[in-house]
Amino acid sequence: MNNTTLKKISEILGLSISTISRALKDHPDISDKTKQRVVELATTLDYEPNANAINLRTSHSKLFGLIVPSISNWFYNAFIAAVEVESRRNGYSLMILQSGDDPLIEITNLKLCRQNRITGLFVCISPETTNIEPFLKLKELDIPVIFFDKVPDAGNCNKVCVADSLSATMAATAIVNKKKKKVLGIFGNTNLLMTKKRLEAFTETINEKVNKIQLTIDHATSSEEAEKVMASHLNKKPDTVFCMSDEILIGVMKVIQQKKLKVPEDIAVITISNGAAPKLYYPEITYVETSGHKLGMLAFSSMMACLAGSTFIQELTIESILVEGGSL
Amino acid sequence: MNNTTLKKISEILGLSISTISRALKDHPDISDKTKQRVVELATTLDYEPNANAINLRTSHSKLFGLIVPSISNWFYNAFIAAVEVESRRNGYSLMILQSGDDPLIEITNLKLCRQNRITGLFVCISPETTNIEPFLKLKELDIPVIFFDKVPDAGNCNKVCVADSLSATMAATAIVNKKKKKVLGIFGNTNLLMTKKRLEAFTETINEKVNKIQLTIDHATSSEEAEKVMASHLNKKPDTVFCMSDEILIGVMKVIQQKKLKVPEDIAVITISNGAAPKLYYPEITYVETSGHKLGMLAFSSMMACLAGSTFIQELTIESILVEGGSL
DNA sequence: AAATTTGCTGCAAACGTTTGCGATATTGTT
DNA sequence: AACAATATCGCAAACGTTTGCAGCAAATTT
Repeated sequence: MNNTTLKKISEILGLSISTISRALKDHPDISDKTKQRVVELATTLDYEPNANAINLRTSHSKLFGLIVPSISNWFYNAFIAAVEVESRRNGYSLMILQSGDDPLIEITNLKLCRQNRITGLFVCISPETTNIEPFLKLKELDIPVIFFDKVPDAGNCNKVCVADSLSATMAATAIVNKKKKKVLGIFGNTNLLMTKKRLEAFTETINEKVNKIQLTIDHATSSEEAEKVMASHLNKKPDTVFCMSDEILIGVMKVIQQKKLKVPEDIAVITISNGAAPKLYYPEITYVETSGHKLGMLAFSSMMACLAGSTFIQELTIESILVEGGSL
Repeated sequence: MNNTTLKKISEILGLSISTISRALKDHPDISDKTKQRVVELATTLDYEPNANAINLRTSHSKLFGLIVPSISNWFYNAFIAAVEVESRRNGYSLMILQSGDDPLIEITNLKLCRQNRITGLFVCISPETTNIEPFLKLKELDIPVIFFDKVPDAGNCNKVCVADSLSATMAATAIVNKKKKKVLGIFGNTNLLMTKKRLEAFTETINEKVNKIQLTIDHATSSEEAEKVMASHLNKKPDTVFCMSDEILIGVMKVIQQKKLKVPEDIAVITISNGAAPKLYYPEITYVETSGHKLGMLAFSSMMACLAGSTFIQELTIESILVEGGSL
């Protein structure tokens, strides 16, 4: 156990602990000569400040918490990657916890965050989470909470989201512009606010066209289900299929491959995605980008704003862009 | 700032701090009546023990570090997910850091881990990392280090890996059994030990057949490159393509889709994978499974063994299985 | 020469716990 | 009734820092 402490250095050098502490952080009170001696010995002894002691003394931990349903997901992945990089760049560490969409584990994770005295929390709640009191309680302790992606309905909290309505509208507009006539839209879990918003905006945009478009809506909560749903609608010969998410896209594309349908001649495809899945196919799938990376950056800057003292509650969204593949 | 401490509780109850501390952890010295009073007040005051103070006092942090090139990767994802769940289940937290394959960031991350006085480290080094001294130094401090996936050559450290040679052999054997004649094998970065092992085992198995199989080998370090490589070899009409990894598979499959080749009639496909990518296609791709999840579980149990006092240095591998899709 | 400033360093308390040991009161034993 | 054994609790030190304040010598000003 090599652990070097300020005390050990001070004893060797015949100086006081406080002098060592100050020398190491370039305090003006300490002479250059002393600083040099201290720094030198500290490096040869591999001194590493004890974060626990610092946190305890200063009562701020330079640690962010992040709670997410699952890290095995393209979108959350990009989000986490962005937050992780920015955190490190700003001198913070990140504690990542998975809830597995289980409200109980969510609470356990939250407790862990509190015990570690995090300075801020990023959280994406599970669909089953109804009581967000425990999260709001953090705010009372002056610990900023940034909800992302799946956010609660309540108004008194900071949220960053993708522009659900807008991105669905953009996809619908793209379909309209291509003069498609028979559209199949497959959406996700109807309990999710995200699904409701996307569904509403999508149907509205499609239906407001003068030359009526024939629109069929169905739902799937997994790629396997999407596969079945897609297969069941093929006899109606849709000329376009819209997928609300990567999961659905993957199911849909399996059917398309299976039936050897040509994209976009036999059937056009458009989706909303973070960008990875559409690039798996040929032709690449046209998609409305909802970037996990951008959302992560936004969440982080929102966090920093809170820490800088902004008490302004805001609900932010990232803009979407249409990325053209060859599938529409 | 609501923060309840043992001291606050002790003052309210007119007891000493140590009594509160002991009562809260069900110490036999404390009477049931007192315990009850303490626990009651603690819960109503939302008492959360300060992890920093505990770590400082006990000098063990219940915190694992995990350093990985990137979390945006199916395999590492599954690995991390497994370790994260197991950690929480055993009362540990996990600090996840990305190195971006940059040895400098790797060192920064390592320093962060040391400063946070982690109890153990899981690390997958970047291909450019030559000096593993800093990692081994942790071991001298009695902090177990488990190298996973991309591990150093040095012998004096704990490693958990996928069975590179075996999985490549299994894939090759599957190809041989199907009596394929013209095989294209696409492999990754030649600097990686993983690539060398897989390449060697694969070619050996293919070549030891009596009825000679015509084998072509090429390399690609990204899916884009794999796409080009695959396209450049099509004129030789291989009947089978073997992909060393998901990245390569994705590039290969794009070409196959583009050229409208039928799988497996026109060309058979087999890959080594964690399992997610092969399921994206129809027919699903036959693959030799190298499970990130299993590796994570193995790494974790190896870590727990080290913490339990095992000084036995071991180099473990997980077994692979062949998962049949319809592509071979 | 006395008074003031400046430059450098040390003292000691505090952050919130844990824990060995000693103190007191209660009970049981001879 | 004296003594031993138990049950219950408090004291105080320690973990490794940070930081306000005080101390003291040397340099500078009156």
